[in-house]
Amino acid sequence: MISRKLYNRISLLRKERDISRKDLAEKIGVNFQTVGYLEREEYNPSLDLAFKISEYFNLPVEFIFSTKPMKPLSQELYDKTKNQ
Amino acid sequence: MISRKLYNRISLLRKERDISRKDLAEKIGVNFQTVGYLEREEYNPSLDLAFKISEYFNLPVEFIFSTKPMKPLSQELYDKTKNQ
DNA sequence: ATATTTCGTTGTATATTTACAACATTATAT
DNA sequence: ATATAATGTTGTAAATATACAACGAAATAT
Repeated sequence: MISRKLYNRISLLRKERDISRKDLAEKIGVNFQTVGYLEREEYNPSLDLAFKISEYFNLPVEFIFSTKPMKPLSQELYDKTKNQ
Repeated sequence: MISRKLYNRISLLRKERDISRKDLAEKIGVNFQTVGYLEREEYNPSLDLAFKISEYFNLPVEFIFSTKPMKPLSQELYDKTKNQ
C-alpha cells in the first residue's frame, strides 16, 4: 500500500508534559529512536502503536494523528473560542 | 515491537452496507485479501490504513478498532439506551 | 567549565504488513 | 443445475515499521 504522509502532535504533547523521548518510549514500550522517527514524521506507526500513544496521553487517535497538517494547538484553541 | 491483538468491526460494518470485500478493498486502495486478513484479525493495520477505513465508513478509528473484544453493536446500542 | 542528558540522524538487521497468485468452499444469480 | 461472485485460506515476495548501535550537536545540570 502506498501510505499517505501522516502528521502528529507527539512532540508538542510530550513537551507540554515535559517528558523526554526516552521516557515516552519506555512508557509505551518502544525504542527511543522510534519516537524520534515518529516525531519527524518519517513513517506511519502501526495502529497498535498509535493506540499506545493515544492511551498514554489519554486523547483520541484523531487528535494526535491526522492526514492533514496540524495547526498549532494555540491557534486551534483560539479558533474554537472565537466560534462560540 | 510486540503488538497486541486488535479487534475490529470491519466485517460488521461492511455487511451493514452490503458491500463485498473486493469493493471495500478497491475503495480504500488495498488488495482484497488484505481486507480478509484484517477481518480475521490476523494482523494490525498501519495507522494510515485504519484512517482510510475510518474515512470510508465515516466513523472514528476507536469505533472501528479496539484493543478489547468488540461487543455486538446490538448489545452496545441496548446498553446505551438503558443508561439514559 | 565540564559532565550528563536529550536530540537528530544514519546505517543495518529483524519483524510485520501488504500485495499477489492460487485454489477450494460457500453463497448468489441466471 | 450451472455459472458467477464472494469467501477463507495458504504461501511467497515486496514494502515498510521497528530495534538497535553509533556518533555528533545542542541543551541542561552540576
